[in-house]
Amino acid sequence: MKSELENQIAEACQQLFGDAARNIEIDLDRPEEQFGDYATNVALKLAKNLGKVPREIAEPLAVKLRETLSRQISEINIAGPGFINIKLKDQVLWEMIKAKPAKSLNGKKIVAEYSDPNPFKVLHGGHLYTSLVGDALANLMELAGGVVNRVNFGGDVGLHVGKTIWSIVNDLGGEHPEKLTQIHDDKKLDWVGEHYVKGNTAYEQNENAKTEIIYINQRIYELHKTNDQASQLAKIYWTCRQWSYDGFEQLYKQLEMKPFDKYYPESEVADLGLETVRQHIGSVYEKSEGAVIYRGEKHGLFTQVFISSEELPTYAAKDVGLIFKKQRDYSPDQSFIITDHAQKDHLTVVLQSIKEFAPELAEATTHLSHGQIKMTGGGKMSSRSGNILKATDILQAARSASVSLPGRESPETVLAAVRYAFLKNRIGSDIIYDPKESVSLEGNSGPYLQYAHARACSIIKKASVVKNMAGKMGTDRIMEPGERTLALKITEYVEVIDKAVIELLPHLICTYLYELAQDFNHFYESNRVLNDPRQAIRLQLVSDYASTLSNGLKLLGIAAPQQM
RNA sequence: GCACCCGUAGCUCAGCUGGAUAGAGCGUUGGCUUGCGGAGCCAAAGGUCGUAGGUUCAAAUCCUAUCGGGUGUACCA
Repeated sequence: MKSELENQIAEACQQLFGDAARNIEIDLDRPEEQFGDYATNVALKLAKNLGKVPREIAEPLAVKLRETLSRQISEINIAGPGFINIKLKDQVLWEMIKAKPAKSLNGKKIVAEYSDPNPFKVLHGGHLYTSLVGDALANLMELAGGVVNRVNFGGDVGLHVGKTIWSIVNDLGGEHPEKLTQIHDDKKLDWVGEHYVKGNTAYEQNENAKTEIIYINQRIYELHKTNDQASQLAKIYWTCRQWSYDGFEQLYKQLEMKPFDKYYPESEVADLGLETVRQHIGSVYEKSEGAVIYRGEKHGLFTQVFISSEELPTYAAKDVGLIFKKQRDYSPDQSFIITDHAQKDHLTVVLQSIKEFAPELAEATTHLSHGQIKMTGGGKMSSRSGNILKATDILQAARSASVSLPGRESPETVLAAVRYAFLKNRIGSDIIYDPKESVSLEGNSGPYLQYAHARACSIIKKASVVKNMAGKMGTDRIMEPGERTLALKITEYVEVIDKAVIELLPHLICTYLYELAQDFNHFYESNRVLNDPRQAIRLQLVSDYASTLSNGLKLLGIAAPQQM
């Protein structure tokens, strides 16, 4: 409906003002309720081209629109400096409520890579954020008709693994995999994570340790090459690796994320990356000080090492391998990599280098970056120093906060609190995580939305129990002001979703759903539904509202229970 | 040093393809008569939109400079 109106307005402008209005874009937006349902500022925009006062343009335009849009529109006014405010007929609102979001990505093959935790390291708050944002973005693209493959990338080889394994071997008093059985199930992940921190400290402070770690790192690459499952070191490696992957799976399950279609361990893309980079030494990459590098300076970036002087691929070469591997596996129309903002420059360099020999692939790959999770009171998170906020800590904080409210500790509510807290901010800036506040169940929160849904469902349920309560709506279905406000807000849903898809901004949905729930709560206070003469219309609205809210929440990965 | 991101109420954030009195939540203060779930609703107080210029009929929004914070910047990911 919105774009239909926009087109009609554009046409009217051209008819009235000719070429001056040819390239003008019509933006209908949702003004404050006092002004109307939609508003446009075309008259203000055209004023300059036409050398007229905005109102001189708005007036004939309004007259024209009253004719051409007589079916849809009940009122058109000019207000303020020259805004044209439009009020729709109630029947049109009822039609709009039934509209579905656009299939703007219909049939497009899309790969979404996100979460990307590293085995042998802790899965921290940043990974949790990436996971939830990625899940929501993938849902959005799927809703718009995209064929989305969700993939997950992680470093199961590389120096960080060397550090962890080195420390583990030290702790076990040598390469004694049999001693791993002493580690309790609940402790495994933390134990491995702690060894990364210890290994890293040793690497930085102790030359001997550093040498040993570099050697272990090489042995681990070797172990992949020879498919060694049997040596003592291999047993330690594969066991701990599996612990990590099991831990990831368990967490994703808890988060109720849609399952990943594929995991790409670095070990599976390292060779492809190495090979690809080597093929373009001389033309794209170059040798320098024993390493293979790409000079990003020519594009205002920086030099990045792709292959180290130990002949091992760095994460840059692995990313090259990954990008090509995803291409081979899925040949997507569009490939998204969703990570922390800290990866931005690195990926820009990687993509810039690929652009030189595979421009289409580089063009089809988009990096979406988000901010970081920080604790209140500052303090930087670093998995190297061990000063980190683990994903499980956040979930645990959410759980304990909600347990303090009797009878409200359901997993659905806790998850809603966390997911919503992470998604409601615009992607891009950092999130300040306050365990207490972010998990609070009041105000602009996931549980507030769930509650606002459950209340509506409760009304619907009561109405369905008593058969004769349905009543009739009457054919005109004219709404009272309180009803109309809610109806109008419901019609905004498809517009918000469409915008969120185009701009890839899930928080727009959060903002909208919160406003929608507020409008419903407001409606609820002053409009009796059951046993009211207007029951039929109101019940219809409540039901449309509930399904709209539920659909929106599900997109965000938040359950919409009928009762809480 | 260079590059990128951020700076809106006490706190956490919307608003940023320029437009009508800058909006929420938390917190504070004061209300909500037996009614569909009070995890709710209403109201009040609280803002030189970091600062200074510029473009414009119109700037939180665009441009420039500047200050403050963050991230990245050759062999970690």
